[in-house]
This record gives sequence, structure tokens and C-alpha cells, in this order.
Amino acid sequence: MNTKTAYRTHTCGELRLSDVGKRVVLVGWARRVRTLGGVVFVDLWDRYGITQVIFNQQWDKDLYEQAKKIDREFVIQVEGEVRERENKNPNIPTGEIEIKASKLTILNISKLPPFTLEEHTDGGEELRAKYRYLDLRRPPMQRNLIFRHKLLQFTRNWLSKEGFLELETPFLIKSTPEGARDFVVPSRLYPGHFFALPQSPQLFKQLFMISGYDKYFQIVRCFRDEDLRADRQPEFTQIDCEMSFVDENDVLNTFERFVTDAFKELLNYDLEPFIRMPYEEAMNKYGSDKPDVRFGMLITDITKDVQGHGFKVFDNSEYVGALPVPGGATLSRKKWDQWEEYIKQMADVPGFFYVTWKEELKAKGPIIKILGEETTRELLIKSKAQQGDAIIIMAGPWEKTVSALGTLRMNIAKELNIIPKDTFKALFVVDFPLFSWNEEENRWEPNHHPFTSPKDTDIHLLDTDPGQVKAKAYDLVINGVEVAGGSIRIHDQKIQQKIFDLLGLSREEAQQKFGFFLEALQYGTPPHGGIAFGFDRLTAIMLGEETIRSVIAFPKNKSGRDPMLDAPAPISPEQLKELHLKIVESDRE
RNA sequence: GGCCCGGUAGUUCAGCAGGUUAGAAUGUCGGCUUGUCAGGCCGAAGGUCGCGGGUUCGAAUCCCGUCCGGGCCGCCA
Repeated sequence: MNTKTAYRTHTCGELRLSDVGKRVVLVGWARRVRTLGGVVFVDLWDRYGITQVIFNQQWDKDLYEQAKKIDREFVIQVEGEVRERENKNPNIPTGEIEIKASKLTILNISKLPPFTLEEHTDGGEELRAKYRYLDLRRPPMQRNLIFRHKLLQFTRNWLSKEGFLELETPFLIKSTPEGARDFVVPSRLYPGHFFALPQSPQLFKQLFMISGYDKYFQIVRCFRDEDLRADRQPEFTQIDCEMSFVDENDVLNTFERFVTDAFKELLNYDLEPFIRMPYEEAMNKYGSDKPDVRFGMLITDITKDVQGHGFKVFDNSEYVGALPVPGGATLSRKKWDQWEEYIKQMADVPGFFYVTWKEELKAKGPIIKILGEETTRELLIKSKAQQGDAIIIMAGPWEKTVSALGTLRMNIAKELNIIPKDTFKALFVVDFPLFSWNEEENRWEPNHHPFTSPKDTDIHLLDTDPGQVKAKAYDLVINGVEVAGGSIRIHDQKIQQKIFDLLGLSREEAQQKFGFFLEALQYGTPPHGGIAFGFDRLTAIMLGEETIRSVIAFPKNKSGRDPMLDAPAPISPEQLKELHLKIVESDRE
């Protein structure tokens, strides 16, 4: 790597003891200036490291006076000699040497930054977002973006070596009512018409398969106009992949290798082989379709054990489940109330009870009166609780209840510090139901998307029991985060039509929405399927970051705004006119 | 759209069962200091307590509204 330029001979991270005696020119930002009457130390910083520069009034009085004017984040150029330090700093790679300055040029001064640009800044999120370019100057942010770069490069190389072609697809496309809300772009040339930005290149990648490019990938920006979360941005990056002549295992095996290699190469971490957990098992044991399997606290179905004791809440519930809480026997009443309050506010589930197990096989809790000591004791053992633990029992409809227990499981584990740190556990969740029933609209809707293939063995159920049909769909979950998802697609027109019928999509509607695609499917569509990674999420997980904002250079804030640009913003009346748009005043805040 | 947390010095926060002149740390400014590396010591300046209204003799503190930021639910095929 050549880092020498018109301004410098070396970077601030490369000089060592072996360079002592060399005359060098360095440029960078003055991160810290330490003035001790008679001597000035400057920590000169660039993205490669920090090198200490020393000015001494005994060597050069004028230069010393000049150096005293340097302030934080000034851009300076220093010429001098590399020499061994009198006092070495073992904390930095260049800590054994320093530059004895003989010439100083202040290339640019700097306003005082509104927060310190240190490893651990004193700045809050809001301020750092507004001055993002300064936050990005901090070492942790630089490490994150450099890691992101490496993961991008790794991904491109790995997939290319595997024969995947990086192909691009358009950003200005057509809006479809399915899925997330579209971001929309008004057309100047066609009054009243709009482009939409893609939520993902889903249909395009399938068209590539029809076109015969049998392994495709793209690292691509996707856009969804929905509310934000710590792990959700309105624009985000996917590693989008599609393969032809494959079934589920081909895709899963390929991308298990990809992820395993990425962790090894970039983190030197050896992932265990990915288990493949059916959706139903994930829900039953973990109360989630993205189970965090780094720790236990598995949910147990105790419906049969508690029914028939004359307690209506249990007898009338579709499902009763138990969640063990390690060390729960010594928790305060207040804690339990908090958790109960938390889950009741989030999920409308009728029953919440807990049983503590303090003394030798002796249970405590109001539920004992109902179930009796013997049954309660059996429940504790069946739920894999131990002495000193407690269990939470919830009752209600299966999916709601088990999800509520799953939510509690995660929250309690975080609160009680049960989740092991510095561990990665990856798995595929498979065998998702193809459809889910929409209560409000009284119809089936696709769990994944309408082109997802049913399991071969379940095709006959399409006519009789659609809710039981499993899909060739899969998610990759790492540490409880959905990192990737995909499916094998339907390549049989008859089945595709049947799915549309089931979804209540008339031929006309289907034609109008996906006409070009349905047409394309008729020209020799190969069996195909794929997967798409949330690249920001994958990066964040690997770095142990809590939010994907930490791995995106210029993210939107929680309200979907860019606080640095102050966007979105109004446009001029001229622009509006050109786009044939009128703002309805009553809608404007 | 709903719930929760926060908004006080440049910055991060404390103060909030109403009561004298709103504090700390850090940063900033001035002085001293020749081996620092989160430099040290001495001194100083620095506030529309987010905004608006209300209760009260009196509000940073209580109430209502509103704006901003963060977390969650809904939403995200």
C-alpha cells in the first residue's frame, strides 16, 4: 500500500523503533495537545494511527511558540526526525518513537468540536448524529466502517469465487400494494405517475433465473417506508442472492458455508454447524421465530398437566406454558409485578402466574392452592426449574401466549445477565407455514411472499387445509436476530395460479400487479430459490453493536429524519410544478 | 397510531415529597509547570432548567399541551 503523497512521507500509524533516525513528513489532525512549560506534545492522528510529535523551546524557540497555537483537530503537517522516546507508551503501536519536529505547517484550523473525538466520547446520540462527520472521525466508528468494508469485500470475493454474478437492478420501479409501504418518486415526464423505490429486487432476481444467469448476487440498497427500530432503517443494504436448479438444502448449505467462512476470516471465530429448527419447535421452545439459542430457559407446554383442576383460566385456554426463571426464587415481589405489567401491556393474554422454589422441593405461590402441592412440584421439575428458581405460567391462545413467554424470556435473560457474551450461535429456522390467517380481513395471506413454494409433500393440502401447508422458506438467525431469509420459488404456473386463488387474488388483479412476471414465468422458468441477508444487521451482530445505525455511515434517526441534512425538507414551488404536484395544506404540519 | 424513558452550563449528568444566589465532572478562557500521553497545579468565565399555558405567595421541581431524542408495540408480504 502506498500512503506517500505530496503532503506526507508516512502515515501516523506506521513508524516504529526501526525507523529511528529517518527524516519524515507527517500530516493529520491534532487530537490532543499537551503543553508543559517548555515542551509541547501533540498527538497527531489519522485513520492509520497516532504518532506523538514533540516541540522543545530549547531546540527552536520560534517553532515552540508556533506549536503552542495548535488546538484540537487542527490539520497540521510536521517535518522532523524519528527518535526513540524517553518515556515509552506501551498502549499504542507507535509508542516507542516520536517525531522531533523541525518544521510545522498549520494546513487548516478547526472550530472546537462540540464533543470529544475520543474512543469514549462525551457526546450524546443526538449531537453525534447532527455532527456525524465528526463522530465518524472517532476510532470506534472508523473501526466499524472499516469492518463493513472488509465484510463487503469478503462477500463479493466469496460469492464471485462460487460462481455468483454480481448483477444490478433498477431503483426506479413500479409500486405494488403488497408488503411494506413504498417510497415513491414522482415522474416529471408523466403527470400523475410515480416510480417506487424497490423494497427488494425480488422479482428481478427471479427474472435473472429465467434469463439463465443461474447464480446471481447483488449488494443492494432497499427501501421501506415503515416505522424505524434499532435494527430497522428506511434504507438498508441487502446481500441479495438467487440460484437455479436448487432445492432448500442447496441454498442452506451454500450460505452456511458463506457465514461460517465470514466469521472465521473476519473474526477468527469458529461457528458450530447450524442446526435446522422447524418453526413450530422454535415457537414452542423459545416463543419466537428467531430464537436466541445462546442460553436455555426453554418454554414447556404444561396444558395437559394443569387442566382438569377446576381452574377456569387454565381449563378454557388453548395453551398453558411455563418459563423457568433461573434464580427467580429470591426475586422481589416488585420485580414480578413489573414483568406482569410489562407483558400485559404488550400482549393481551389472560393468565400470568408464577411459582417460586426456595426450599427443598417446596413450591410457593397462589397456584398451589389450585393445583395442589404434588402437581406443582411436578410442574417445576417438568419445566426444568431447579431449587432457587421460579417458573412463570401463562395461559391463553397458543401463538399469543407462547410469544408472550418468548418476549419475557428475552427480557428476563437480559435483565438477569443470563445471555453469554462474545458467543455466536447461528441456526436456520425452517418449515414455516406458507400462509397465515388474517383475522381482520378474513383471508389467507402469504407468510413470506406469494411466490414461495409449498413443500412438495404438502401440495395436496392446498385444497383441503391451507393453514397446514408448510413452505420451502427459511430464515437465518444469529443470536436471536433475523439476519437472512429466503425461499424456494414456485416455477410451476399451475401451482402459482392456485396460490393466487387461495390468496383471493383474481386473475385480473394478478395480471395487473404481476402481469409481466406471470408472462415471464411461462417462458421456461427453471426451479430456483434464494436468500437475502440484512447486511447492516449482519455487520452489527459481528461487531456486537446494539443498533445498525452504528454500522451505517449516515443513518436516519428514530423519526426517519437525517438530522445532519435536515431531510426530508420541502421543495420549491417550481420543483412542485415541474412534477405536477400540489401540497394539500391541511395535511401539512 | 399506542406505551415507556429522557430534554438543566459547550458536553455528560445531579438537583425535582415546591422555598435563599440551580450544583458536579469534563470542556473552554487566563496564569504557572521541560517527559507528557485522559498531563499536573492555581484562578476565572459559563444557565431562556426544550417550548407554551396552568396551579401556587412562590415552579427546574406539580398539572395540561406541544416539540425534540431514544426504546418497545402496532407496522415491516
